[in-house]
Amino acid sequence: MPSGKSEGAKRPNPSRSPRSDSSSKKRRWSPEERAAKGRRPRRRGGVQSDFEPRSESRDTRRAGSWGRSDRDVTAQSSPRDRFERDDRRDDRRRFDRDDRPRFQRDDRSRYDRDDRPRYDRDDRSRYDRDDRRADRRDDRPRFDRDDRRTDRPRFDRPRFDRDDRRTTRVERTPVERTPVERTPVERTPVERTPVDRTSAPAAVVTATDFAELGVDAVLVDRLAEDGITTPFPIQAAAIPDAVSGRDVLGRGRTGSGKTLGFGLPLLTRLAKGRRPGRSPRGIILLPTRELATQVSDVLAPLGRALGLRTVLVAGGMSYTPQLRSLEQGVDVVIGTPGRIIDLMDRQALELDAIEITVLDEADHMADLGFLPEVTTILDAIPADGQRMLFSATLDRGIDRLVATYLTDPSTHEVDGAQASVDTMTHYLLPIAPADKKSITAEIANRDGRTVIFVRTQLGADRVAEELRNSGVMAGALHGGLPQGARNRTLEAFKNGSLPVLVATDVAARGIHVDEVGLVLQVDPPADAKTYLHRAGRTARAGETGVVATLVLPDQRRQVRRLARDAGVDAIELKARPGDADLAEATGAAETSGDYISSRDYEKLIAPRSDRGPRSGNRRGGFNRSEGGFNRSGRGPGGRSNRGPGNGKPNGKAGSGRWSSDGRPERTAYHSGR
DNA sequence: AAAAAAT
Repeated sequence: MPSGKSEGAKRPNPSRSPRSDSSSKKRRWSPEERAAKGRRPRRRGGVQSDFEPRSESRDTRRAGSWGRSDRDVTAQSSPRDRFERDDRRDDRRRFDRDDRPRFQRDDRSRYDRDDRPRYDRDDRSRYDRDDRRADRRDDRPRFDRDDRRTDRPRFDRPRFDRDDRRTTRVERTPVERTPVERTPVERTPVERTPVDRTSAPAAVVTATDFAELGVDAVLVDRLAEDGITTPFPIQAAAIPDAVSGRDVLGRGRTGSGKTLGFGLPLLTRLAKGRRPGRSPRGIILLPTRELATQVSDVLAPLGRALGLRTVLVAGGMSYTPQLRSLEQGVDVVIGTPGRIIDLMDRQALELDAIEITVLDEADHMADLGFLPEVTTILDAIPADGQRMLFSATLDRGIDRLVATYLTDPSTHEVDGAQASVDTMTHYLLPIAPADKKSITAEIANRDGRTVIFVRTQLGADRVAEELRNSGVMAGALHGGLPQGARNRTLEAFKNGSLPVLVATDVAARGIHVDEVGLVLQVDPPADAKTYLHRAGRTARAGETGVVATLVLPDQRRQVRRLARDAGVDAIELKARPGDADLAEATGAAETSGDYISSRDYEKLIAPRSDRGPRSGNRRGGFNRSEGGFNRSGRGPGGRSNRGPGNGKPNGKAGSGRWSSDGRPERTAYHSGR
C-alpha cells in the first residue's frame, strides 16, 4: 500500500494511531491536494482552515474580517451586532466551526480558562455536584426518572397538540373535553375579552367593595375584620368572571393581590354549591412549599369562616396531618405538585370531584421542569371544571396549558407584567470583582429588611456566611435545606429577628414579607421575568422599595438588557465600597467586621421548643402589623441576635436541636482576617 | 440553575 507522498521517512506520523490490522492510516490530503482532486476544502478537524486560500489579503483579515459570507461582513460593519451575536452560543459555535482566525479563538479560551472563572468555576461545579448528590443521589433521581417516563406518553400528546393547536384549537378543545355544564348565559360574548390595560386602575375599577364583585357576604365580613375592604385592581377585574364560573387568565404585577383574586371566587363558589362527600372540590397548585404555605395561611381562615376545610399538601412536611385531613374530608387542597402526586399514588387523595383548579405562578408551572407533574395532576381532574391561571408574568409559555385545559378563558391584565413604576427604584451597580464581597456586606448592613438573591444553593450558604463573618446577621434560604430550617429561617425573617435573607430563586416568586426595603441581586437573574419576580419582593402593596443589582464588568451588557426587557428604568451607579452615593441610594453602611459565629446564628434559627407543625392561626400575607427590628448583629453575642420584643416566645433558643435535622455544623471559624 | 416526593 504505497503511501501517497513520502517525505523520506517510512514511519507513519506518530501522532496517528495505526489501524487495527496495524497497517498505517491513510494520510490526509493537504488542502492543495484536495483542490487538485476537485474536493472542497476541509471545514473542520484540521488546521488547514487558516491556510485556506482566500480572496482577502492577510491584512484585511487581521483587521478583523474573518468573514467571507455577507453575513459576517455585515456583522463586522456593525460592532454592536457583532458583540451581541457573540454572546449567543449558536453564533459562537458557528464562528468556531468556520474560519475564525486562530488568534481570536485562542484568545477567548485562554481568557476563559485562566482568568476569572478558574476557581470560580472549578470550585462551584465541584461543590455543586457534591451538593446535589448529597441531596438527591441515592433516592430521588431514579424515581424521578421512572416517574417521568410514565408521564412521557401522556406528555407526548401535548406535543402532538402543538402542531394542531393553531388550526384545530377551536374545534378540538370542546371535543376532547366533555361538554361544559355551564350555561351559555354565564358566558356573555361581550365579556369575552375584558382586558383592563391601565396604569391608572382607579379609573377602571367600578366596584368599591368585594360584595359588589360577587364575593360571599361571609367572606366580605371576614375580610373587613382584617381591614381589607377595597379590592385591588386585579381583584376587581378578575373576581366577577371567576365567580361566574368562567375560566380565567389573570395577570397582575407582583404584590397586587392575586391570591385573593382567585381565592375569594374559589371559596365563594364552593360555599354556594355545597355538596356531600369527602373528596376535595377545589385545588390550588403552587411552585414552592413556602408559597403553598403562605396561600394556605391566607385562605384557611377565610375558608373556615364558610365552613370550608383546606389542607396544605406539600413536601418536606409530615404525612400524618395531611393524611388525616384528607381522611376526614377537605374542600380545598393547596399544595405543590410532588406531594400531591405522591398522595394520589397512595390513594389518599382523589381528584375526581374537583370543580375548580387554580395554577398560581402559572408560567413557572409551565416550565419544563414542572410541566410533566402539572399535566399529570390536571389530567386527573375532571375536564368540565373551572380553571384559573394566575401570574405576574403570563407569557406565551402557558399557551399549551391554556389550549389543552382551558375553555374560552377571560383574560384580565392589570398593569401588565411590569414592575410598579412609581414605588420601585432600580439601580444597576457596576462594581469591580474584588469589591463584590464588601459591597454586598455594606448594602446588607443597611437598616430594615433586605432580601439578597443569588444563583445557587451553595452561593446562598456562602454569601450568608460571609455576611455573618463581616458582622451582618444573615440567613440562607434554599431548597437544599431541611424543610424545618426553611420554615424557621423564613419565620425569623418575617418576625424581624433576621434582617437579611440570602435566597435562591426559591424565594423569587410570591413570597410576601412586609417592609422589605431592598432587594439586592448579587447574581444577575436568569431572565427578565425572574428580574421582575425577585424585584417584586419589595415595594409590596403600596410600599416603596429599592432593587439593586451588582454588575460585574462582563455582565454589563447582559444586565442592561435584562433591565430593559423587564421594562425597568434603572439608574446606573458605579459603586466602590464606602461611596456616599451608594449609601444614599441603598442605605449601605460600613460593616463592623465583628464576626457573628455560626452558633449565634443557629440560636436565632433554632427550632421552637414547642413542637408540632404550625399553629393554625398564623396570620397570612396581608397583615402589616410587624413592628420594627434591630439592625444586624454587632459583634459576637450582640444583643440584636435575640429576637426583638415582638412577643415571639423565642427565649428557649440554644436548645442545640438544630444539628439534629441533619445539617452539618459549619466550620465557620476562619475569621475573615 | 432551581424547584418539586420520598420509600
